[in-house]
Amino acid sequence: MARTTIHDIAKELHTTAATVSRALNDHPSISAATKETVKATALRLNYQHNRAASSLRSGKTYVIGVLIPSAEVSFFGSVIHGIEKIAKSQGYNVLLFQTNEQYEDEVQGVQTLLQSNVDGIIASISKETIQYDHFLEVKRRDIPLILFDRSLEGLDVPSVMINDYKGAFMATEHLIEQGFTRIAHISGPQHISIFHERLKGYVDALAAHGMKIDGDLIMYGKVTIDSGRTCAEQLLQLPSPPDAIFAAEDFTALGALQAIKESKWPKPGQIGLVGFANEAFSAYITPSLTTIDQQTALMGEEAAKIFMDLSQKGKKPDLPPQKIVLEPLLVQRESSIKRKPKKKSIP
Amino acid sequence: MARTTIHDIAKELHTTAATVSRALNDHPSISAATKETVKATALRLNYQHNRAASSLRSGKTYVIGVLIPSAEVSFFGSVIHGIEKIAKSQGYNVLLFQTNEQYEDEVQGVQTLLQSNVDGIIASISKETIQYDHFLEVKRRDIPLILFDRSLEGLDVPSVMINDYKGAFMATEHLIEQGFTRIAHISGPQHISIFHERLKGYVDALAAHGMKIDGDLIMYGKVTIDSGRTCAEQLLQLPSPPDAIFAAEDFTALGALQAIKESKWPKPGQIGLVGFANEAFSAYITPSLTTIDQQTALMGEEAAKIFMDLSQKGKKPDLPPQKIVLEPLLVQRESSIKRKPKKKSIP
DNA sequence: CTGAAAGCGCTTACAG
DNA sequence: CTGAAAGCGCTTACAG
Repeated sequence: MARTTIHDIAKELHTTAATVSRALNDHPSISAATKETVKATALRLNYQHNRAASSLRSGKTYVIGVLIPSAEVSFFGSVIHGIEKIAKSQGYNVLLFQTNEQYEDEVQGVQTLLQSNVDGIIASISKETIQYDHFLEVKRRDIPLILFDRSLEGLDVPSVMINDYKGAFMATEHLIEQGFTRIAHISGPQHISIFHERLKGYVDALAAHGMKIDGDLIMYGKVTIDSGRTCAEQLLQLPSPPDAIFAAEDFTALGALQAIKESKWPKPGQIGLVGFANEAFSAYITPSLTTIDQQTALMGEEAAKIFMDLSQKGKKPDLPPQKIVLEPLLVQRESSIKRKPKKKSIP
Repeated sequence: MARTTIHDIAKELHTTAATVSRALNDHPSISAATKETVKATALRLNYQHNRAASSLRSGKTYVIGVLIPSAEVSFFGSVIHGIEKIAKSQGYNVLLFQTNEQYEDEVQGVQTLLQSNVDGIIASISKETIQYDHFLEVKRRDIPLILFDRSLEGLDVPSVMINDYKGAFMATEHLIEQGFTRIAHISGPQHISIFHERLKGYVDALAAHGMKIDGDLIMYGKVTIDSGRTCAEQLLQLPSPPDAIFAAEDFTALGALQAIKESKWPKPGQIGLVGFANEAFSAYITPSLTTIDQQTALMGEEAAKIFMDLSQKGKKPDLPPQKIVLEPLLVQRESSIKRKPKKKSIP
């Protein structure tokens, strides 16, 4: 019933716990023969390494704390997936803490993870968070801290972001290449940097292709289905309406699609539409939505890899924190296909 | 730099670590005055409780191991959300391990969680798993094990499931109440119990309403979009086609919807459609899909609550393991609306 | 290549 | 109500 310890193994082999410990950890100064018998005996006695004891002594827990707003949001589920995958491959485990997008919970989360002696923390800050005092204790303890997707001004730590500017540029350019000539953009609140970046990408793509920027074609929405619908309705009622819409985000695009479907003109297929995020529904709506994929699982993997780097190097000469910027991916579907105008019988 | 320990606090207050430990843990035999000064000093010295040390001594880690196929699947993300929420409220944390639906990984996961001395394990077994030897060690160590969604024949442990039979019954009854009279069912592989249960619910609902069961109207699909499409195509080509379809799962329903849209008759809206699972896309397709919600977050919460019960009671007189069966929820949307036939001008 | 010994930071019966 | 002491199961400098 009682758990087997290294002492039990030592007793069995008439040796000491020190030797058993070294053998199990493949310490270089232990003979191959000893290692073999020790490991065989460990297996026979159904020995399980006790991590609590090990980490109390060594100071390492092989646990990465992951602090996210909510595991229920598919974006974060995907990132966790990537983190855990890499972590596991290096002998680490993932301890999860959800902040529910609340500052108070985030503060408590950092505390909890520190009490658990995590070897590092990978976090995406809550929407409420505007100051970072709670993260300073993490830095003070020299525990690697890596942020993903959402960063915090002033907190100088490694991070993994997606290139929003480029994603928007690609989305817009794709519509241009499809042959659309009046491309509108439904953006989001400009104080949120990702939406500002996406707007810039849109503007620059138009400019790069010698197209005029028309203020009438740029709407500022609220990142919801309803807002996307309202913005699109207004766009369609312009004296000179757009022939394509790039929405800053998939739910906005979905709303825009609803507006298009409800309008007399254009019909879906006569107006190009691109979203951003590659949400779970994007592939299945009608028409399926062309969008920008954010490589969410890869984001987690990269964050975990930065952690591995940091914890292996230990205290390297203070390099500036690594900032990884992931390439967005254009996912081409039906909503951005430009229908060739039917040949009119012109003599 | 070095972390504050209870010894530091003790030295500061000219008392002992034992007293400090007791004070911090609100031990009943410590005076209120002592508790107060100890806690104040702990705060002042920025003391952080060291869980590794605590659990090495006490045997409790306040960690629940969660073993799931993949955090990337939204169903599991939701369940984790529910588990972590309850866990946190009781001072527990969640250690995550993904099995990637593979037996080998699941075995390794159980090992890892045991090495981490988790106080309990909440798991959904991988699709590959057909035997449960790896879980026996968990039982042998008297660590609470709770399964959710997917159970394993013969492993007699507490579990949280959803009432698939009832969900299917509700879905079918809903179509009947809408006025549909020839209701087809696209099921899944019958060796998977959830699909078998859903088929039974369908059959019994028809019977309960005095409707005939027509073998032609029951298809056995493969739980994919394509399979749903193919099955629906065949149903629509019957000499006497159905006027409604209950699909055993949302992706199947989505495929069926595609088939309906591509057929000349019926148009969407002329044929009722209900799915099962309330996937992320279900609300956003056209028409929006009526479906059965599985209360995923609640499933996690209930599993966590069972754990709390088990770990508080300790070794109660051996009651049979608790089996919770959650009520499915009908989510009524557009796809099941029965259009009133337009009044023909009959003299 | 192996052993003896100390100690990581707590908790907890035992005494008083 | 508080203290002295042992010990949870490991790891690791130090010695040989």
